[in-house]
Amino acid sequence: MPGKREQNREQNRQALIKAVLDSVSEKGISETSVSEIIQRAGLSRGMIHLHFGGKDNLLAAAARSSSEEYYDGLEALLQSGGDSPQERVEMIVRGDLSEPVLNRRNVSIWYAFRGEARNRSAIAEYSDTRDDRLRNMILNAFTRIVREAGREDPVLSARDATHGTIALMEGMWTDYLLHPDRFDRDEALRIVFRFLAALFPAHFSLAGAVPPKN
Amino acid sequence: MPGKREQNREQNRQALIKAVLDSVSEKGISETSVSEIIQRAGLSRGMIHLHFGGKDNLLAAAARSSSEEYYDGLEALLQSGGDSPQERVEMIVRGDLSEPVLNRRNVSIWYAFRGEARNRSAIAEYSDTRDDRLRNMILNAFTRIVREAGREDPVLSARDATHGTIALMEGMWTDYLLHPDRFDRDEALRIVFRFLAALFPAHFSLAGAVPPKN
DNA sequence: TAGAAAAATGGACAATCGTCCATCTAAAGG
DNA sequence: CCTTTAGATGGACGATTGTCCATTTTTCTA
Repeated sequence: MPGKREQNREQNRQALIKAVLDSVSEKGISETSVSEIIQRAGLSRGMIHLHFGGKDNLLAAAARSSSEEYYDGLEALLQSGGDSPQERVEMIVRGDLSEPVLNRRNVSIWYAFRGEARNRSAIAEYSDTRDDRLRNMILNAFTRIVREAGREDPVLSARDATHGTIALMEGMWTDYLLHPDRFDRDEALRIVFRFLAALFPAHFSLAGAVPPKN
Repeated sequence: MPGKREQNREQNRQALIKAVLDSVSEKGISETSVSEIIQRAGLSRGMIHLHFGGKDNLLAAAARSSSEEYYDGLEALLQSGGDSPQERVEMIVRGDLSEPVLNRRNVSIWYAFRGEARNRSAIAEYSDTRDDRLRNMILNAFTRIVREAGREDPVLSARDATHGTIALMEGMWTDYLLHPDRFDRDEALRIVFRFLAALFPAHFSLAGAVPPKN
């Protein structure tokens, strides 16, 4: 077991990362200064240089942390889910649009980092990993769905279905970013599933995806 | 006609805005300083304060300018297009994903501003306008399409179709942002139209949207 | 063309930025 | 308990930030 030294060390590292994510979500990247970070973390000025070697590295670590949190949650969800490919797709979509994942804080953080990713290679790197993991999960499911559909000429290749589904979810995130107030989670879910139902009518039923209207 | 005074004045204002957009696309918002801007514009330091009253206002003006350019292009495209609603949707989609609109520079700028929009109200404002204009254009078209479909129980309401289509396009932009190298414009178009064809088979044919495969 | 007005200049300014290190504190090992 | 060593502190530092204005230059008007 780790001694108190190591324990404190890790605790402070995490406190710095959390402080960055809090600040980025509330004030944006441009206002996330060293002073802001250490004030939120309640630590001393030198800690950033000590633990991360500089502010940029800390930002990159925070971006990675946020990304990993997202994926760990999604994969945990998949563990508990059914085995059929349509169930897996459904769980991913539901998970991706669920409140613990898609919320103001996460959306703010995600888009703030993306906006700067182009120019901060350290941040940009994690982005690909994230993307590939999600893409593979969905691609595996759609590959089975397309195969089961068993037509000679499928409406859509598994690759295209994956690409489109991810784009659809990404677009919903953007919608949330731009209109957090009027965003309707059920509506977003309904739309994604209607699109999927139109593409694969045998696999995605509308009834399962849409709450009764009354 | 405007005198040389007014002419120079407007010319310098535009030079500043262009300098901001260039810098944002190349270096990101965080590196777009006053020094960087005036150096690119080849103007003196005081110009920003003189013409815009401060850096923040200039950034907001640049964001608005970029947004207006996007919409003007899209609406010009619509003027020249056919009258049928499916043609209008098709033109919007094609326009939104065309090289003059969806390119590295614009994507960089767009996402950079979005990442900071949450915390800069001046920038956030233009975002709603932009969105509403596009949404209404598409909604009008889908309303006619749904009506023409003439079923009692349409697969999708015009509102949902609009929401989904916009999300799909937004998602393609995100895809371009994250993978500018491997992004395939034709593939993106194909996917959007296959989704639309699945939803409204009578209105969107695959043949029209997909270049021959060989 | 002389005077008035507007536009443009570029440096001064305080404030803030991120980095780094001399110093102090506290846990670990003998 | 004493020594060692890693961790933590907070201020000093030069660089850079955005703002603002006294001054100069250019255009317009009378």
